[in-house]
Amino acid sequence: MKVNGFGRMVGVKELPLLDRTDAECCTPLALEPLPDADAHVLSERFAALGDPVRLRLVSLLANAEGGAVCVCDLTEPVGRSQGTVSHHLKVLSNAGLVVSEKRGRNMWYSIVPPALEALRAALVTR
Amino acid sequence: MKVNGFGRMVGVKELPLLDRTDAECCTPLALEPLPDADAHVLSERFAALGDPVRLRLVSLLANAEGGAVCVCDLTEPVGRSQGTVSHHLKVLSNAGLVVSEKRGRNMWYSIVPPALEALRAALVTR
DNA sequence: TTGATCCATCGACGGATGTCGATGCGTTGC
DNA sequence: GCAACGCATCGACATCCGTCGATGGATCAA
Repeated sequence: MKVNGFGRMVGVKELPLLDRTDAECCTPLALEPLPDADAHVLSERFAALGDPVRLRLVSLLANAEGGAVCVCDLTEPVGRSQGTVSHHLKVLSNAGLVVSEKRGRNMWYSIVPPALEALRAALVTR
Repeated sequence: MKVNGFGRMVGVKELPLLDRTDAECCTPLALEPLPDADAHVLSERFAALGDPVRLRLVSLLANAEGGAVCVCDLTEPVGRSQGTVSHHLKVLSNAGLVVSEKRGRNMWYSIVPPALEALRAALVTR
């Protein structure tokens, strides 16, 4: 098992779902018939990216200086209300694609590179 | 509000419509802030993969002998009615992820590897 | 303490989505 | 020609989803 340098899984094993965000999550679609369990995990993550607003949020986080952005700096770029942005961030978070950290009265969000890598791995074709 | 799946507004290089399904579709999410046009194209494709039944269909096609499968051989593996399977295949087709070909009275579906590669390229992290 | 800021959550609403059975059209085989 | 087959499409229905404005708790500044 290999984790690229950004993984935050050093010694953290209490969250089974978090382990599923790692690169070895699921077998590639084209390698063998997709097991039903994998189909649900993968589809939830792809669905999380299946909205233009959430894609822009991921892009903004991925391009952020320092790798993190607070919610207050995300509403204007995507042109949605604060409540809506918060909802989308929750969807991404539930899918394991982003994580959040509280700093003072702000919440800072950042992407989880291994989770995106896991999706890349699933899309490998023969 | 639905943007034609293959429309791109930027006009520096005039590319045939079919090129939109190729690997150069969109800039990686992590390379620069995602343009709005790309966000719609990409989100449509990710959304197409955001359903467990469609993911299984893609996997079945990707693993098929000869690279293609007729609809009649897809309904049983995914456990859905023929009408529902046809609907899902249409979603995948609209997203450019699969193509179909008529042989006799059957329709044979196969994946479009460059389309999956385009999604992989968009997910590259820095 | 008081007021302002940040953000998750709630309630509501309209539109999209997944599903089925039924229908209709083209193709095949008898 | 006629019946069987294969598939797209339709109508209907329940559920999900994206969006907003409002609310309230937590935190910070004055």
